[in-house]
Parts: sequence; structure tokens; C-alpha cells
Amino acid sequence: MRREASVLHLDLDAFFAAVEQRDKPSLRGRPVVVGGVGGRGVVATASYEARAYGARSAMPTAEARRRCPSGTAFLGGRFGAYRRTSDVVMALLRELSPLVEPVSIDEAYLDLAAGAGHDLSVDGVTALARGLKERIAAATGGVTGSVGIGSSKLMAKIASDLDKPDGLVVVPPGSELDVLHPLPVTRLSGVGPATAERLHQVGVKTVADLARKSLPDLVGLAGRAHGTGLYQLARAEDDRPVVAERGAKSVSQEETFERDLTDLSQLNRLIDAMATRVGGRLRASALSGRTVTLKLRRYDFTTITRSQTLPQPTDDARQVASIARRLLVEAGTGGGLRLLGVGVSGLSQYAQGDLFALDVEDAAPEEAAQAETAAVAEEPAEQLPPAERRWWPGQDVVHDELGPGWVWGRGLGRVTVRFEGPLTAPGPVRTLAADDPALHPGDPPEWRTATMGP
DNA sequence: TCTGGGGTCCTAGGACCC
DNA sequence: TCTGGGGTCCTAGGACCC
Repeated sequence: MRREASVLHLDLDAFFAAVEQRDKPSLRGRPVVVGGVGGRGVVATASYEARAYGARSAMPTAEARRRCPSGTAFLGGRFGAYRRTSDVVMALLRELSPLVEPVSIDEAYLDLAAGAGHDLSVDGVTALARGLKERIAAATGGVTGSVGIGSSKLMAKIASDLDKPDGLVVVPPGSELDVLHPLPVTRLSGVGPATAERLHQVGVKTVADLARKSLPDLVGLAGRAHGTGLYQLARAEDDRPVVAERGAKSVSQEETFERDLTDLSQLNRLIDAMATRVGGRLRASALSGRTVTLKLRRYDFTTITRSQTLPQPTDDARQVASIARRLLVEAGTGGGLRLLGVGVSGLSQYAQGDLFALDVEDAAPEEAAQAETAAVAEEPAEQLPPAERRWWPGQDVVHDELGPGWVWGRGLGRVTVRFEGPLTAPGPVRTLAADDPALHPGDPPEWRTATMGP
């Protein structure tokens, strides 16, 4: 814990949904749910309008469909668009301090003490945060963020959560416990359902309750590391530094199928496709790893992993695939698999001799891999003819005559497209043949106006 | 039409080594 | 001729986060 409130936490509000509403004017002010749109999908982000109906992150999309009114937009994610917007925000943070720790695509810590010449008084950081929020909204086309500032990561994160959306909370140094103790323990990062249940069993509901527990009690309850962490957090003791670069520890790819799979040859092809993508990502980051892990989730949702560690690190898709295939045979497919995953961990910088292999073998297999996994993951063919499979809700498209737009829905051999963009008024809807040769997948639209410069 | 995908960290037991 | 004891690596699983 520092003497000044110099740790800032930024959390972009309902980020995926906010980007969708920016790029799709007809969705502004309306409920939007982004996530898996298939039968086994879950919600990644619900807009605040959708939350009013009870849609929540991690909820099965089917449940969100039951809760939300017709007219709610259910969209698959456009991660390229989110990444571009996130990059703009992270760049704004780096203007304030070189010490920026991205936690995820929509969240970051910032160490203001590492920046040049900031006034770290409460008034000073409040003004700084106001300016930051304005610049974020302007640069992203209206995406808002909630900012918390405090004397530690713990307090900054707690603070950003106190006034969402579009909030700004500074916890003055010295008042940490006043803020922390009344909160439910579940607000502490690291207290999930299992820990919360165990804490409730011993009468701990608030952080103040937690602070009354002894260290041995908490270690007995939550294990050595976690128990010690809880003991300290309850006292606002937190010296975790803001760390700019954290190297990846593992690279993995997994997929839940629309229907459980049992066919070994089909599963082997999926393993090959996933290994190709994992290998490609390793090589793109100049990484290789020694441990290959196969992950399975069975029809009854039981999840197991099987792994093997090699004497030398690898980034070779064929080697990863052959190990994963063998692990699959050993584990068995009994009863059917709903998920398969392939991962590589134990990473080290620098792969052996692959700079040459990269160009020659990669581009094509990567696309083949995507096509392979997509085809299997899709809805049953009888529900979705091949021409419709090209399109998914939310997708950016462009029509030779009608211009850019996005996919609202598909079915019965047709695709419904709304022709609008971030800088237009809400646009018209057209229903087209799913195999219309004038309709093509498009790029994420540009939200910045030309006058704003590069 | 129950339960995504990409990660991180921790624990615990057995093998192995000195 | 029941008994060491750390330390490290590997494997598997679980909790948690966004």
C-alpha cells in the first residue's frame, strides 16, 4: 500500500456490446448480447439495456434469449474490432505512464507514480482521470470506462467497481478500510463461488468479517497461498506491483461442439486443426514449449486433461498433434465428447529453426484449420445449409451495390443485412439470398472521422 | 436449449536425486 | 532387517479471472 493514490484501474463498460453499439447505430439504446450464438453458447457481454432483463456474462445464451425481449440483438464477437479499439485505449494509457499492465482486452492497471510529473493528490488524480475518460470516449467513438484510483491494485480495482458504468472513484489514502470493510467478500478478486461458500459457512459475509478471522483459520479454509492472500487483502495490505510485460505461460485452443462427438477420425482431424493453430501462434510469438496438453470434456461435463512433457521444446504442429492424438486414444472417447482442446505450456523464448518453416507452410494450413473447426462447430447441417454457413449474426459484410453493413440473421436460404455503419444514421434492412454473389465478408468499419487525423 | 474460450495460479502425490 | 528429508520435476485437477 502506497502513501498516495497512484494506482489506476480502468475497466471499459460492457466493452464488446459497446463496440457493437458504436458500429451499429440501430442498436444504440437497445439490448445487445455478445457471445456464443449456437446452442451451447454463453454470454460474453450484455449491454446495460440487456442486463435490465437479467442477461449476464457467463449465462447460457439460450437463457438470455428467454429473458430478453424480441428485438434484442444476439451477436457473435468481432474480435478484430474489439482489439483495434482496445489498442487505441491502451495507447492513451501509455501517454500517462510507461507502466501499463493490460489485464485483458478491456481492463488495465496504470502506475501513475511511474509517469512524469503527475500531481498525485486526490484532486490531482481526479482531474487526470477525468481527462483520461474524456479522451477515451472521444478516441473510441463513445466507449466509456470506469476508473478507480487508490493506493494499491486492490483499492484501484475495488474503486473502479463502485460506480459503473462511466464511473470515477478515488479512494483517498487512509480511508482504505472504510471503503473495503462494508463490502461483501465476493467483491474481492479471488473470492469465487467455492471460496465464498466456505467463507459463508464460517459466518464471513463482509470484508470486515474476513478481517476478524485469524491467519491459521484462513489458511485452513483456503490453503496456504490463498488464505494468506485473503488475510492481507482484508487489511488492505497489497504491495503487488504494476507489471508492464508478462510473458505468456501457455498457448491453447479449445472448442465446444454443437453435438457430442465420438468418431475418432473426426476428432483426430480436429486435433490436427487445433495443433496447426497453436503451432502457428507459437511461431508468431517466437515461442516453443515442452508440455503438450490435451483437454477433454465428456458428455456429462466432466473435464480431464492429459499431458506429456518433451525433452526439448517444440512449436511443430505435427509433433503437437501426434502427441495429442495418442493422449486422446489413451483417455478414450467413451460416451461422447463435448469439448476438445490442445495446448502447449512450459514455454521458452526462441524456437528452433522455424523462421524458415513459417512462410512456407503456414498461411494455407491455418485457413484450412479454421474451416475445419468451423464446419464441425457449426449448427447441424440440416438446420443450416452451406450457403448460410458463411454468415453469422453481427458479422461485417459489404454488398457490391448496397455497400457495407452487418448480418442480422440467417435462415431459409436467406441472410438479413442491415446497411449502416458507425458514422451513418440507422440504416435499412434487406433480405438477400444467402448465396448472393454480390455479398462478401467485410472488414470492421472505421469509426473515426477523417478530420481526427491518423 | 444448461453450462465458452483463453488464460493464471495453486495444490498434492509420486518419481527421482543428493 | 517398518522409519530421513529436502528440493525439483511431472502430472492432474480445481479455483478463479475476464
